[in-house]
Amino acid sequence: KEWTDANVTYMTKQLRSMGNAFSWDHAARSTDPEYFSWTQWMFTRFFEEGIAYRGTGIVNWCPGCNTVIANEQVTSEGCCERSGDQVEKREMPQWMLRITKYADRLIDDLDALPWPEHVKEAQRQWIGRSVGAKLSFELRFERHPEDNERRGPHGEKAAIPVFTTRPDTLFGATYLVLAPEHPWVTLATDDAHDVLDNKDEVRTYVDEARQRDEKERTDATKEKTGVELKGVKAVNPATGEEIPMYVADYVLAGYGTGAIMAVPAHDERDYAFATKFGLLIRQVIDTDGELPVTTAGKLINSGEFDGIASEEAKRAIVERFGGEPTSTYRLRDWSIGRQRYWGVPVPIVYDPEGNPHSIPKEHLPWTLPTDVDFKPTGEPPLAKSVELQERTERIFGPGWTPDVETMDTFVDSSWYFLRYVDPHDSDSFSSKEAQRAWMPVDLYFGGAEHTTMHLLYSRFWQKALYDLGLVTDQEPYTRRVNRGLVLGPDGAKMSKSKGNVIDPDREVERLGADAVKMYLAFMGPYGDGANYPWDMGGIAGLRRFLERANGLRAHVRTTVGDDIAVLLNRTIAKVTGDIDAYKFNTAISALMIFQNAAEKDGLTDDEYCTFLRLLAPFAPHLSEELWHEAGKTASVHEEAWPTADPALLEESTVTVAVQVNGKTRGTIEVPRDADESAVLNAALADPLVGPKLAGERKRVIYVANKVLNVVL
RNA sequence: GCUCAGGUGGCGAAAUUGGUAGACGCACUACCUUGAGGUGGUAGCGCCCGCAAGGGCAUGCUGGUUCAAAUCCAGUCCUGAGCACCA
Repeated sequence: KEWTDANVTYMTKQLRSMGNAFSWDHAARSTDPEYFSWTQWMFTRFFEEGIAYRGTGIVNWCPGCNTVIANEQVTSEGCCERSGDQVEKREMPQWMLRITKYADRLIDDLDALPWPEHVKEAQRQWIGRSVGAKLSFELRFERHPEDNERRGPHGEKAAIPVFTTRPDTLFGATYLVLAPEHPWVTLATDDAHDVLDNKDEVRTYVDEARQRDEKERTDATKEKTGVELKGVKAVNPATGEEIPMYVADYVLAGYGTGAIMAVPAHDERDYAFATKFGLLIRQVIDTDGELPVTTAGKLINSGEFDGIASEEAKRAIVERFGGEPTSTYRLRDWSIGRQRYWGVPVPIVYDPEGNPHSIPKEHLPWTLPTDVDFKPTGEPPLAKSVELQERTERIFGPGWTPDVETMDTFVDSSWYFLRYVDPHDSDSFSSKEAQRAWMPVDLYFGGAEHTTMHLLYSRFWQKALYDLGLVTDQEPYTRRVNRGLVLGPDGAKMSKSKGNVIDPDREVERLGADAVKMYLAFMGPYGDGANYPWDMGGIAGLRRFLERANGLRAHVRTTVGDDIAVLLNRTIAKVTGDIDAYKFNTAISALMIFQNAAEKDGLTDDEYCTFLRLLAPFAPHLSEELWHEAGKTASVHEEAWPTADPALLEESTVTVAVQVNGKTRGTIEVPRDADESAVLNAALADPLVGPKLAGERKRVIYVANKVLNVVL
């Protein structure tokens, strides 16, 4: 905490030195007990609602961090997003948040958000919704035919449910594949059951598959492997055929039902598998192309459904054969338990029978004990705390034990914006009045790396709170802009090892905060992951601009021409519009254009002061100083923003391009809003372009005040 | 492989209800100034031909629509990002 506080203090100082106008009294720190007691309280509410639960499953274990991490924190190479170590799969109990329950809303609510399309698309893909159906395949046992008619507790026959997005290809399903971890495989290979002819072979395959690491297993390019489950068949509900069953690791246990109906004619993976194992390939979608064909089409070899198009056939076949329309998701529940010391303790205690109970509000914050070694070893450090154990028994009674995990730090950051709007409330984490006044966040800047982590988590968190009636909005952020990085002068990402790190403090000291701030605004359009190298010359140019601004007062006159007034008004309009659109680079360029003209033609004292007001947001320090030198007493930053005079926005003459057959041949000056014939006459009379218009004019197009195109 | 974003001078970039491509800044060149070496002034600066006037070419590439295309359409290549045996 001391370390964190020192960093916060340092960064606060840096931000202040840049002249940024933040509301510092609205700050919140997730490490403050006052803050994290609310994090814990929300967790207990989620626990009571079943959103937070202790589940057992396959989790990602990072050997470098010695802790479990969430799916989102694993990179596409299967490495830890923090340490870069290869992640291992382990099966262990974990605290989870039921984010999958919100999958549909997290996707569907994106449509209405004015976010960049690529950010929304990345979230959609991460959630990975597939719309399809569940279909059931009954089993036939060759060793024990009497089992074929045996029914389960609900009168159902033994069957394997599969998920498919292509129920229209059901007639082409010529075998079934189960994942190695599929519960039925586990059942069929245990000692108590005798349904397989090749139990040992299947066991060996399953064991090998489990041992293979994730990366190797999910390599789509490797050759398919698998083993037939001999002695058992599945029945295709459409054809009534008995079809073979396989166990193969190209089917994933964690997706859909962990089992698939294989349609080799219309799925590349099934095709590869069927070819290797010599299985029946039956085409059921009409096509001229070579198999496998995965596109939709008209059905063939499908009995009564022949000739029907895929989309319609999907509905009809699902209905006819007792399927259940359903969606599955790539998204997994969010695993939040961490075997670390640093973090917010999970606010759960266990009674002597081992049942979890949430810690009541009056005992929050549930703080970290101080009597443990916090180096991560793999065992949760809190498990060794005598202090924590004693505290638990003192409050809840003998035999009670504390939960010993801490929460993922992404939990802390999932609701901080709600505290910003009401940082000192002690009755709630954020009052409804404050939320109604401030939420949702109008504009959220952040890094692209948060697209499938923080941004997804905090949207889920907001929706979960919304369902509990605790927040006013379903979405936390209105607009989103992904910021880019400032790169080193060599164009590479700044890093100490490359020696290309620019220290902002030193640049501020060398050239001034205003120059640094303006350079950052001027280097390019802000957002959408645009990265810019730090250009030493570039920032010098901004310094130059500011020095000239410093000397601009010398050009103040009592009488000046009209042109500068028009230019000033256009500048006001341009800067105002650009600020609204976050196009700071072109706003600054407009200021430069005005300054260049003012130095040349002079300007009035009024115009000078208006310019200072326009400059104020970009160069807060210099503009304030010049404002006072100009004899003003109040702060320039409290002045009203200038408004453009519409009467002075447009010059009395305009430059019109003269084109012949669409090619620009010159320009002429004409009065604004002159009519077409006047402009044409002016063009014909012009000594430079006039001769080029000689000949029969087939057509003349005049775009008011812009272009005169003559077709010869 | 799928999805998304993007390709404009030596560089960062402007410009889209289709209407003078390259504003503004950096770098560069020349001259001036100056006690000169990352912070003065003036001018030039997309490419090609030309002393110039002028002309030709030009917004990744190829076609198309149009009086007119960086902008719209089709195809294609390249770069970046995300996902990837997800049924």
